Amino acid sequence: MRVVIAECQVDYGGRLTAHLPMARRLIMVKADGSVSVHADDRAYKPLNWMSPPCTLTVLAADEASLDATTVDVDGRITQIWMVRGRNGDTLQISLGAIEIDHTVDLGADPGLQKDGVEAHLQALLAENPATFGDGWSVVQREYMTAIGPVDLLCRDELGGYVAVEVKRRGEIDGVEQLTRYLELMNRDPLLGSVRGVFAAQLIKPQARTLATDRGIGCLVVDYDALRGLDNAEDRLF
Amino acid sequence: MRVVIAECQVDYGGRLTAHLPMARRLIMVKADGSVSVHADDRAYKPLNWMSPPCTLTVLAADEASLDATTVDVDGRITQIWMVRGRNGDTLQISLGAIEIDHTVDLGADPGLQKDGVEAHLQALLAENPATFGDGWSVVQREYMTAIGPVDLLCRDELGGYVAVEVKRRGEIDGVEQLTRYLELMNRDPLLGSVRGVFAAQLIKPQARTLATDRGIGCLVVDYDALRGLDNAEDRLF
DNA sequence: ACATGTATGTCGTGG
DNA sequence: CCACGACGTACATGT
Repeated sequence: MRVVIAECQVDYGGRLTAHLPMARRLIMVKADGSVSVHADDRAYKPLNWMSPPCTLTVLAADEASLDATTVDVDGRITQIWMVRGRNGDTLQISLGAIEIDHTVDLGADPGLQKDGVEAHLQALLAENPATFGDGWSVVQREYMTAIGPVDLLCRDELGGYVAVEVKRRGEIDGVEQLTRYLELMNRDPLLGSVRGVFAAQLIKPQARTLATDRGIGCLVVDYDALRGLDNAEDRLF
Repeated sequence: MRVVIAECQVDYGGRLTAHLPMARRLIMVKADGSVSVHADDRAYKPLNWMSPPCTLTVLAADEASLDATTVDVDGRITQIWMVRGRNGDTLQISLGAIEIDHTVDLGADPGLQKDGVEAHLQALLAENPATFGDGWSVVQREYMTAIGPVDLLCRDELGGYVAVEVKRRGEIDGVEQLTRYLELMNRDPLLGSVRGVFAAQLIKPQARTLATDRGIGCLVVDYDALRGLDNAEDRLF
């Protein structure tokens, strides 16, 4: 990783065009090739960046064609970095005074362990189908359809198929998604009539309204309780 | 902005929980209060972060309760940073050997100028309704409905209302969105029957199919040509 | 390569 | 504060 703090002017051309006037900023060049330009705000987001794979070419200022568009304030340009992305995206960084230029090899990171994403919620529900109701069973996780995987395909206490969409936060998009699955699945004679259930840790009122309107059931899931249940089960064996 | 390169172990608790074993990383503390922990990959995304508003408290190692969970490899912990977010999110950074600790005041950034986002496409279409057809006019941009703003409300050559959804890239979501607006608007007696048009620089086949299925027109817009047209018009005056 | 779905998405805007 | 939509969304995954 290389960290540079320097005055710089940045011009991006790609899906959109963007321009940053000359100012002091932090530039991060990672081992993966990525380049990002940070100001002192915007939380973790850079002002401009280039994702890998990309190539960084450094030109001395006198090698580059310095025309009026390259310098927009008084100040000496010492280097021009030309970063080219895969789709012809370009990021041109014109460097002025450099305050820090430090390179350090961080090596590969041992990795990030996460717990609590949607996959875990889905797994917990798959292991505890009684959460939906007595006599429910899980037929398959990630049941594939032509337009994508249904999170859980279940059978209810009467043996009827139920497609379950799992979300951490239940919003309108999730209801639309489940609706598309249900439309498709209800055309499949092998499945017969398929109901829908929208399961989430939190269901927004508008999503609940839309779901109810379409005959889709809603289930608010308590992740911690479910995890506790799971741990309790583990302890029994 | 403060840039630290140091060995660190990180534990995040919030919407999910996450853990990073001890390793050398870059930690950025911005003037806005945000904290981010970067490895040498993942492009511009940090491994862990905290968005402002948040508070950073530094504890010397001996002040903190160092139990087995705080240290997972051999190595001295010199400082513990406790970052607390607004929703009770916590980011605990346990620092080992510190290689760099540099603070610099970057000041406010002069700002980022963008060109080519959806707003510009919408503005260009609003100024050139003939793009949709001869005799078309724009009634209003961002026409508000109960469920959100319709990008453009137009009248066609026969005076009929048309709701236009503008996207840079036309995908299935945009069609769903326009469909929701149309359902609502077609219940409004003041508007009468409202047609829909989906306008984008690129329309994905699946989105086109769904739109056509629902009687929604599709229009592929050439942004550069439209911008050229606009410039040409400017030149006439 | 394309389509689909997730994300600690983040970020602005309008009610 | 909530809801909704845009974002250079990025990113992983399955066809």
